[in-house]
Amino acid sequence: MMNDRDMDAVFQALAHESRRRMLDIVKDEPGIGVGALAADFDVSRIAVMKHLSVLEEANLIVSEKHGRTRKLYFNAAPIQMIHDRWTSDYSAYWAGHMTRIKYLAEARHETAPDEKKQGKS
Amino acid sequence: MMNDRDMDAVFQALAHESRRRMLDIVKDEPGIGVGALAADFDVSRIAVMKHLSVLEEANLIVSEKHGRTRKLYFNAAPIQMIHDRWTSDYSAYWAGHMTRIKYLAEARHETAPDEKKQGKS
DNA sequence: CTTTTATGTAACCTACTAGTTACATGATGA
DNA sequence: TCATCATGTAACTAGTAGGTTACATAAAAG
Repeated sequence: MMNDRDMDAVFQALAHESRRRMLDIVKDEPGIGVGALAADFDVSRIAVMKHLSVLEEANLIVSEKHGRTRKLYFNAAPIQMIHDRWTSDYSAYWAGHMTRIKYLAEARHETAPDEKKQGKS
Repeated sequence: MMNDRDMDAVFQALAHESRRRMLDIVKDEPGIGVGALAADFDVSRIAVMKHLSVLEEANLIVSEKHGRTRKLYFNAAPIQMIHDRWTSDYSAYWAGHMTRIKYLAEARHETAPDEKKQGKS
């Protein structure tokens, strides 16, 4: 239902703090216009519109023209999908393997936790 | 525990299909070396190393030198954190509001679902 | 010691991102 | 109609991402 290209777009969109903040604002004020949204940011209205394009590309925001204003709405579907994929594919499995690895992340030890494969090249 | 800058790094890292694939491979073959990993990709070993830098920057991969090889390990902690944040902050709230909005995403209607605020600027 | 192998660093190129200013369009209100 | 206001488009710039080739280092094997 969600291919890799779509996932790229969603992660890409979420990778910038300002865009996450836009999502929060649109979520809190559904139907907000472009200009009103832009007023909350330091950058120009055009910059905000470009961010909006990225978010619409990722389908995280949908909009509809209403007179001379464009109303913005948040769409949680893509996040739900990634959330679901993480829950099923990633988190469940990975969480089980975390304890074996996490000490490495916290303070790089010298002893390898596992010597398995490593051939192949 | 995870600030916005860290989140940027994780989303940025996950935004590219090749890096997600690297994560999958390292997850399946813990302790794999850089060269062995690079052999699974079309691009050069140096390109793969740069991707690895991004993943280590995001703390999604940790590594340790072992002789002349560097062993790579997957670290699920950042994903767990985002997963938790989504579960608590985002998904729970957003999921409740999805039904009101989703028809807009599926087939742009002409009627606004909500006329609320929209003032502010 | 010399050669090979695994990894790392440097310098460079191209494409894309994120921002800008200036101008265009199109609906509203007087 | 005409001025105004909200939004959209065009063209440009600076910086970063993602890729390359060439060279450097350091451990293992002979």
